Amino acid sequence: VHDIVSLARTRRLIRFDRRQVIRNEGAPSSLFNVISGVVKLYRSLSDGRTQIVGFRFPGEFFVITDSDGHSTTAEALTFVEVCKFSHSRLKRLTLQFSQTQAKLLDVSYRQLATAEEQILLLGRKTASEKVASFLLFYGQKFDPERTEWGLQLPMTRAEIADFLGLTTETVSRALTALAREKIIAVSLSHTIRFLNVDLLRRAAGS
Amino acid sequence: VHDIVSLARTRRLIRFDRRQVIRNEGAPSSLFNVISGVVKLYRSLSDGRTQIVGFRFPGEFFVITDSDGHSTTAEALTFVEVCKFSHSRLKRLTLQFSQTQAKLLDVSYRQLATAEEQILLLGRKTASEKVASFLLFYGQKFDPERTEWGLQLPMTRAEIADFLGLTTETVSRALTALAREKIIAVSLSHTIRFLNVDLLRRAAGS
DNA sequence: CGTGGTTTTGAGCCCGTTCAAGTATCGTGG
DNA sequence: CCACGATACTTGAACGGGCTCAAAACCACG
Repeated sequence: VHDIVSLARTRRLIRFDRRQVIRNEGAPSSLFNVISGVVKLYRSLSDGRTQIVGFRFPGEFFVITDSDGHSTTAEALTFVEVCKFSHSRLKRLTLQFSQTQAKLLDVSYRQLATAEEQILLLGRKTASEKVASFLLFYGQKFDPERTEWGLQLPMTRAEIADFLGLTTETVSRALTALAREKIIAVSLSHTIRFLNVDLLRRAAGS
Repeated sequence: VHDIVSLARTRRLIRFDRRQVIRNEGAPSSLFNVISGVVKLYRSLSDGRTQIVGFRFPGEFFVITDSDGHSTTAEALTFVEVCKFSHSRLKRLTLQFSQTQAKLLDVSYRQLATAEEQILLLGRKTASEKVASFLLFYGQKFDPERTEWGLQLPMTRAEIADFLGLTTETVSRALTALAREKIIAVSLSHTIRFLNVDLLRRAAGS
């Protein structure tokens, strides 16, 4: 997808502050490419229960369909820059660059695979396995060397809980348990360092 | 996707009996189209815990990648006929029929949306809401008129449980509870009739 | 009619939630 | 730069939904 990414860089960026909802004004559905920052995608039940269905990191894609009948909402987790491709513009692009569509298909299959991994996690893992899996998943998004130094979590405990199908309290307890076992170290609540990746993998069940 | 479906019909079908695993001999990854029967897709943890990540009904597609490092397995739920498109053949097809790729992309976005709905269900719904949601989901796959008569579930209670992240006992209890409230009627364990769709929707939380 | 697998039902337990209080952290204005 | 309030995080105690274990009922095959 390098061609579409490089194209995205040349286009005008849309910026969002933390907690701003990324809406899809007008167009029936649009494809977004994250340039910088982190986006959370979530769905909710009518009584307010919320489930985060995925995060999107720089370089990744997400689709927003504007049918506001209980579909997915996108919200900026940090300050975010995205590039928007409306359905019509995307159509024009794919006619120009024949490779693009194949690459988008590939991206979407990979997203399907991570969604399936999330389904396995939610359906069959225990609370501590979920938290350990989340840390590994998040750590994987960055260079392995930065992992040694400690990585910054841009999301709150409540958001981690909404991602893992738990409560904030349970997430907090699981993290302190991992810290007590010297598997991770937590500083200032949002900086986490992996002390023993093998044990963390063990704890994740995988 | 009608062009590829109609093409599939003209090709040689591969048949599987119930409980047979649909493997991907040789090719690195293949696209399958279900012609008849129902397929279950599942992932497992090393200790045997299993989660069904989706069902595929006639006309629907699924991808199998042959990297046997904890990826998705496909298994026939009933007698099944599928048509297989290897990666190479698919490439040739998309060059011939330019529309095909766009349609596959559309299919995959829809699958992503149902995967997200499943994530919401697993993360945030109660056991009875899960079971009610499952019945509605399954009923939707067939003509509304057949729903009135009673629909046949091709899967066991254990498989429903593995789909909903529950145990067989809990699924059984939720079904008898729904039957006690006259929302559904169960005959011979596998035939289910909807007596009150509105109440069933209410019970699903949605 | 017996046998094996599936489903139902019951009783007790445990993991994760709920409710509640206390502590840390951050942003803001004095 | 510090004091303050608001938000986020942690910790504890008790509850309960769904699990586990166990047994009975049901059904599909020979």
